[in-house]
Order: sequence, then C-alpha cells, then structure tokens
Amino acid sequence: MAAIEYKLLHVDKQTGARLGEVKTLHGTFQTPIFMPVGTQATVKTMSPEDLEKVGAQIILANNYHLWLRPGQEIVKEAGGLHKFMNWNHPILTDSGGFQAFSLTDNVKFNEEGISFKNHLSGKPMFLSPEKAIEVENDLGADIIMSLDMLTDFHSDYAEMQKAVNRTTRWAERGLKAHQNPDTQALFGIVQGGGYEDLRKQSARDLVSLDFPGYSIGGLSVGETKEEMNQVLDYTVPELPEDKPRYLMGVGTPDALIDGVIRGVDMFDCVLPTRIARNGTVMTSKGRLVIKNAAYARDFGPMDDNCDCYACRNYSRAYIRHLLKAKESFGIHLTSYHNLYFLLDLMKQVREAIKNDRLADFRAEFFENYGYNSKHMNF
RNA sequence: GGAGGAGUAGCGAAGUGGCUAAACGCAGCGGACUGUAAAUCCGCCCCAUUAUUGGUUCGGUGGUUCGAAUCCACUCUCCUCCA
Repeated sequence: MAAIEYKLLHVDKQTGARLGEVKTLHGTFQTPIFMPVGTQATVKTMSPEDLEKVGAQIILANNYHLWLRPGQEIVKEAGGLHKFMNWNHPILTDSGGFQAFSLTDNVKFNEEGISFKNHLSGKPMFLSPEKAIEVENDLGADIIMSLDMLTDFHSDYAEMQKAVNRTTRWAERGLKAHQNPDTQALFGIVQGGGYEDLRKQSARDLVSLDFPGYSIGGLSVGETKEEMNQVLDYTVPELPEDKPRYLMGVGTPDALIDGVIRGVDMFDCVLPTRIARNGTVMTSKGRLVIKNAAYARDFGPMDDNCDCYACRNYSRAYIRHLLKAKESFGIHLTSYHNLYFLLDLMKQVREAIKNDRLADFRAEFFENYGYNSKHMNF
C-alpha cells in the first residue's frame, strides 16, 4: 500500500469544509486535525501518555534539530523515532526549511541547498534536499516534508518567484532521493507569498509531480489574517481533492477554523505550548494571561467550559502560583490545557462539519472568544 | 571600656564632588509569542502627573561648596576583634 491513504468522509454544506481521515502505518487520524509540535522528539512538558489524554493523534518532530542532536543515526539505531520517543501513533517531520528561514543569521541559500552554522557547535553544515530526505528516512516519520525555501511574505516578485521555483526543483529532487515511499509519505510545500499567480503555479507544479499530500508554507510569518485567508482562497482549490492539505505553522483558533473552512485538513503550531510556558492560556472566552495578578485569588478553573484534567482539578490561583514560583508542574498544566483546548476545538469542528453547521459553529465560537466575526466570506 | 568595619530605592549590591532619581541582579507589575536556538524576549519598577514636567531621596542632624550619596563635625544603629 501507499504510505498514507486519505479518505474524504463528508463535505460541510455550509462552508465546503472537509471531514476526512488519514490512514498511516501507525494508525489513522481524523481530519481536520491539529498536530502538537515536539521539535526535539518531545512535546515540551508532555509525556506520550499525556498526549494521548489530550487527544493528540499525530505529532510533529523536527528534522533539523534531530539531525544536529542526537543525530539521525542514533534515532535509527534506536529503531526509529516512534520507538525512540515511545509514541506509537503517527508522526510528521518537518524538513528544516523553516529553520533556515527563521535562523537567518548564519544561513546562505544556493541552488544546491542551504549552508549554515550548527547553532549548537558553530560547525558549518550543509542541508540539501537529498540530505533532508536522507535524515527523514532515518528518523522514520509517517509523513515527511521536502526541503523548501521560504522568503519574507512581502518579498518582491522576482525573489518570490525564485524561491517558488527552487522549492519545486528541491521537491522533485527530494522525491527522487526518497528511499521509503511505501512507508513514509513525502509532501511537497507550496510557496509564493501573497502572489496569486505564484501560489497557483507553485501548487500546479507540485501537483504535477504527484505527491501523496501537499503543504502550504510561508504563512503565519507576519502577514495579516486577511492576507492568509486570501492565499488559502486561491491556493487550496489548486490542490487535488483526494490528498490531504497541510497548512504549516498555524495555531490561533480563528485561523484554524478559517483554514478548515477553506479546505485545509492539517495544522501544526508551537503557539499553544509556547504561550503556555510563558503564562497564557486559551479559553472558550479568549486568551487569559493566567500569570497576571488579577488571578491570585481566583479559585475557579482556567476555563469554565473545559473538562480537561487541569481544569477539573486545579484553580487559576494555584496554577498562577506555580508559574510565579517557576515550578515545572505549572507549565505542564498550562501546556496540557492549551493542547486539550485546540484538539478539542478541532473535534468540535469535525462534529460541526458532520452536521453541516460549521458556519454556525464559527459564529458561536468567534462570539465567545471575542473575535470579530463580521468579515466572513466563504 | 578599647580597636576596626558597615549603614544606598521591597531585598541584594554598584557608585567616593557635577555626566546620579542613582548601574546591575532578584522580587513585583504589564506586554509579546504562529512548520520551537523560546519555562524566552521586551517594557515599567521613589512620589505625582505623564511620549511631558514637577517634587522628595542615599541612617540622622548640622556644615563646607556655585554644586554632596560622595568632603567635614556631631550623632544613632549594626557587625567583627580585644578587654
């Protein structure tokens, strides 16, 4: 069989959003789905058992980080990433393209690949599309990304066109280098910033190479919500209906819902776990900076409407105390809740699609969360 | 009783004539965070108003000086050592 199989189960009559599932060798996950990020083969503060409890079905790990440390050969020797980190469900690895983009200080791009300095040792490193695949093959995730080239969302047309074309060539090289197409699904990544013709061209070029799934990259890098939604509006229709679509790096509740409405199936983001560690939680009524003094004597749960372990057992006052005291249990509880919150949100979204009422759900959710839901065009 | 040392903003701690409302750290308060070099980063943090400006400070009192946390005198408190 192929490494993954996507099955479209239902299309929401109100919005056209897709309900589906993706079958992998490590189990099936429901779409639309949010994927927690575990860069260094761990979702910070969360055990695999915790991840199962918050409803995670697939998680991310990072090629770049694991390549540098501990080194993919060690992970391979351990029996692969699933075994190494004790997560026997689907895993997706990112290629390292985003690291090259975000750690720009010591990075140089050319047609062959990306040269940069190892941020841990300072040693010069070179990541080619082939090398990225080789590392990902060794790590053994169920879904892997080809190496892509990002530029600033507002780069000029010529620069963006160069990045798009190079990303396509790199995707093709990755496809050729891929050793395990029967066990690992390689996704190509659509680039093109906010240029409609480039996005469409990028998508078409990748589709012609026939990947088992497609990512949309270069978003949530500083552009507005409107810009992101516009890009999705003209990009997603270029992608085949029988393959999963993955919007990379998106994790605010509104963007998740609006992405689903535009036909996206998969999302990942560090946001819920990062803001959790920095003292902010997501609730049904919006973000709450739980470390603020206002909650010192608030003995209610983080979110009245949440039935996660953290909300059922611990108060805002207690969690705030733990955070102020820098006790690790505090960031575990906030991380636990934030992941539960987003995963539960996606569960509700799937339910809404099934019942053909995603537009209604969106309106209700936005109202409670405090988003302005006026400009909804889908 | 004698000798030496120290007293700076909530705490710790720089500063020994003007560039000092006073470095820096901690605590406190607020903000940011989107394919994780992030349990991080950025502000504020004497008082009042505030992108400004004004007022009061460096144990206390009184001096010297155009000008003092910084120099002098007296005084209070604490620490160490000797009796």
